[in-house]
Amino acid sequence: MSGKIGIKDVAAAAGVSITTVSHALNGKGRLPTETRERVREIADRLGYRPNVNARNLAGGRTGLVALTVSQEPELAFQLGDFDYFASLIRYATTAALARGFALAALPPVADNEDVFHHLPLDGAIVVDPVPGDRSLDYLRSQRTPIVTTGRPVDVAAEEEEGYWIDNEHIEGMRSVLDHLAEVGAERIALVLPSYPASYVADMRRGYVEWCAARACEERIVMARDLTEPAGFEAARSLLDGPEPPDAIYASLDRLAIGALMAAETRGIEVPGALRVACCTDSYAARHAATPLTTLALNPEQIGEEAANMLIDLVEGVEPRPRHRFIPTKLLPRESTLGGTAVATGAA
Amino acid sequence: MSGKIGIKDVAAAAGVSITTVSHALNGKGRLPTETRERVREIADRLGYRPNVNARNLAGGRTGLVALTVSQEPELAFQLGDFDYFASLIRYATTAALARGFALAALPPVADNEDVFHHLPLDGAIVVDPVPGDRSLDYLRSQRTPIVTTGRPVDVAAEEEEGYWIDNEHIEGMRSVLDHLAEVGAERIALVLPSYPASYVADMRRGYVEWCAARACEERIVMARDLTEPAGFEAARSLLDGPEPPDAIYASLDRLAIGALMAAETRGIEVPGALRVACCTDSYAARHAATPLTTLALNPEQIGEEAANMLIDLVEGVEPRPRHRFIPTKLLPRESTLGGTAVATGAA
DNA sequence: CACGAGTGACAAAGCGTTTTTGCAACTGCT
DNA sequence: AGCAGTTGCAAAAACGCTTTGTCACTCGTG
Repeated sequence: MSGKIGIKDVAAAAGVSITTVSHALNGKGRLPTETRERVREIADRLGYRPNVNARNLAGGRTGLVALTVSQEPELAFQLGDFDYFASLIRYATTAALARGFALAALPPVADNEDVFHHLPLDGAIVVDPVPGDRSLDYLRSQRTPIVTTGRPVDVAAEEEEGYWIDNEHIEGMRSVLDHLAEVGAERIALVLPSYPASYVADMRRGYVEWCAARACEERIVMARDLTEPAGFEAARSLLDGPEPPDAIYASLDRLAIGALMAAETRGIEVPGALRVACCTDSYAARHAATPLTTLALNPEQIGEEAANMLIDLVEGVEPRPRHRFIPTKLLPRESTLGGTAVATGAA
Repeated sequence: MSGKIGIKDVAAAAGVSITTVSHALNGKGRLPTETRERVREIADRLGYRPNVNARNLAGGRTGLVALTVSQEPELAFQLGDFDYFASLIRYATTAALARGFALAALPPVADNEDVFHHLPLDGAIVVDPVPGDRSLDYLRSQRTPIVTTGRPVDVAAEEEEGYWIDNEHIEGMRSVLDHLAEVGAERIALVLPSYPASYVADMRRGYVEWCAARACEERIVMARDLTEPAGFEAARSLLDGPEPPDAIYASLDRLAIGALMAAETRGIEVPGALRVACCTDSYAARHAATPLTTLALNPEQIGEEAANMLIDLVEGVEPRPRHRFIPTKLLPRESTLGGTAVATGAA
C-alpha cells in the first residue's frame, strides 16, 4: 500500500493498463512514441523500479550471472589476489546490479563444474580463459551465454565468434617500450609468465614487433608462475647473464616486485642502473620499494563492459560489436624515472 | 520440461502436493516427521533447487542484501583497499548466495542514502559502524534488518540490542602484547587511528589494562588517518621522543608499514632495535620490507557469520546469540622475531 | 454416540512482472 | 461500401513458489 510503487501504480497514474506500461518501458509491443514517452515519464516521476524477482520469474531468467577466473590448476591463485581482479569484479558487480542482475564472483576452485551445476546461471564472465578450462567447456555445453575478458585461445573459431572484451595489449606494449627507450634504456628484457592466456601471446607479439622495428635483440624470460619468487628468479637469470639488460618489463606487478628484489640483492640501483616497469597497476606496485611504473589496464571499464555485454546477450540483444578493445594507460613512476631520490624505503 | 526440476516434480515423485513439499522443506506447516524426512530425501535425490526468484517473490522479499563500510567522509577509503575487507566481502557473498540471497557490496560514497533508496534491500551488513553514519540512520528508519561487524557505538542501547559480530579485540591485544614482551620488548607503544569505531576503543582498553597489570607506562599515539604517511608520522613522533619505544604495535597494516619506513629513515633496525607488529593480516603486511607480525582477525569467518545472521533475521528467525565474538590469531613474523637475517629487501 | 480438538494434507489465492492473444477502431484501397 | 491490413491497447495466462483457508479424518471425552 504505502510502500513500493509497482507497475499497477504507474498504470493507474498514466490511465493505461499494466500491459502498456510494461511495453512502454521495455520497448516491446506496438505503441505510438507519444504513449511510450508519457508512460516513461510518469514511471520516472513516480520513481518506479520494477521488482527484480517478478521480472526474472516472468522472463524465465534466474537473474544470476557468474564471474570466474579461468586458470590452470597448478597456477591456482585466489580471486582477489590481484588488485586487478578486485576492481574488475567490483565494477562488473555494480553494472550487473544496475540492470537487475546479481553477479557472483566464484572462487576458482578445481571442481568449478560442481559449483556451476548447483547455480542457476543466466550467463557467465570468464576472465582470461585458458585452453582446457573445464568450466568453460561446461558452460558452452549448456549453451550458457559467455563473455570473456581476454580472448579465448582454445577454440580457434571462438576468437572470432565469441564475445569478449580485451585490452589493447599490443599498443600498450609499444607505449611501455617507447617510454623505456625514451628514458634511456637500450637493452630491454621482457618477463612473461608461462601461462596460456591471450594477453601473454599479445605482449610477446607486441614486444617482438617493436624489437624488429628497431633492430633490437629480443630478451624474453619465462617466469615459473605469477608470484614474486618467480619474478625474482627470472630477473636473476637476466642480471647474471652475459649481457644484462638495462630495463626489465614484467607482465605482472608481482613479477616486477620480485625483479626489484633481485636487483637489490645484486646491488643494482633502480632506476639508475636498471629500469623496471610492469603491467597492472596495484597497491603493491605503487608502494613497492621503488614505486613501479605501470601500464594500467583499466579493469574498471573492462568489468563494466563485460557485464553489460553479457546481460545484453542474456536479454537477447545482440551486442553491437562482438568485441571491444579497451585502451591501456602508462603511469610513469620512480622505477623508470631517474628523478630525485625519494625518501621511501619500504613496501 | 527436460530442464530444471521444480517443486512440482518433487511433489509428483513423493506422491504429495506441492504445498506439502514446500512445508516439508521449509519446516513450516504441520507435518509428521516421517513425511518431512521422506520429502526432503526425495528432493535431495532429485537435486531440487528452489527457484530463487519465485521464492523471493512469493515470500515478499527482494533477495538482495547489501554490505557497506560505515565511515566518516574525511577518512574516505575505497572498499577493497584492505585485504581485510576483500576477504570479508568474499565470504559474506558466498554465504549469502548459498542461502538464495545476492549480496551487493556498496562502495562507501558520500550519498549512500541515495544508493540505498534505489535498492530494494532486505537487509544490510554494516562494517565498523561509526557514530553519525547516515546510511545506518536511514536503514534503521526503514526498519531494515541490520547486522554490524564491530559493535555500533552511537546508540548506547544498540550495543546490547543490536545484532553484531565482533572480534575478541581485547584478548587479541593481550596476545600481541604478551608476544612482544616475550621477545624482549619493554617499552611498547600503541598507534591507533583517530577513528570512532568500536575496535579502536577495544584496543585502547586492552592496552591500558595490560599496562596496568604490568605497571608499564602507556604510550599511545593517534594516527591522523589510516594510511602509511599517518603511520610514518606517528612512529616518528614516538622515535624522536624523549624515551623511544622498543616496540610499536600499530592497529592497521598500513600504519605499521609507515612505522617501518620511519624506522628506516632513522636508521633503527627492525626487529633488532625496534619490534613492529600490526593488526589485520594482508598481502602488504606479509611482503613489507620486514614481514610484519600480525594479529589476524579472521575476516572470512566474520563475513560468513554476519551474512548468515542477517539472513536469519530477514527470514524471521531470531539468531540464537545476538552477538558473536570471533577469536583472533597471532601470526609471528620477522618484524618481531629477531631470528636469522632473511634476504628480503623489498615489498 | 455425538462433539470439539487435534492431525495430516491439499486446493487455491496470491507475489509483480512479461508475454501472448485478442479485439476494437482506424486506414486505405478497390 | 466492403475488406484486408494496420494500429493502439487490454485481458489473461503464465512464471515457481509460499501461505492461507479448509476439508477430512482420528481420537479422546462427556
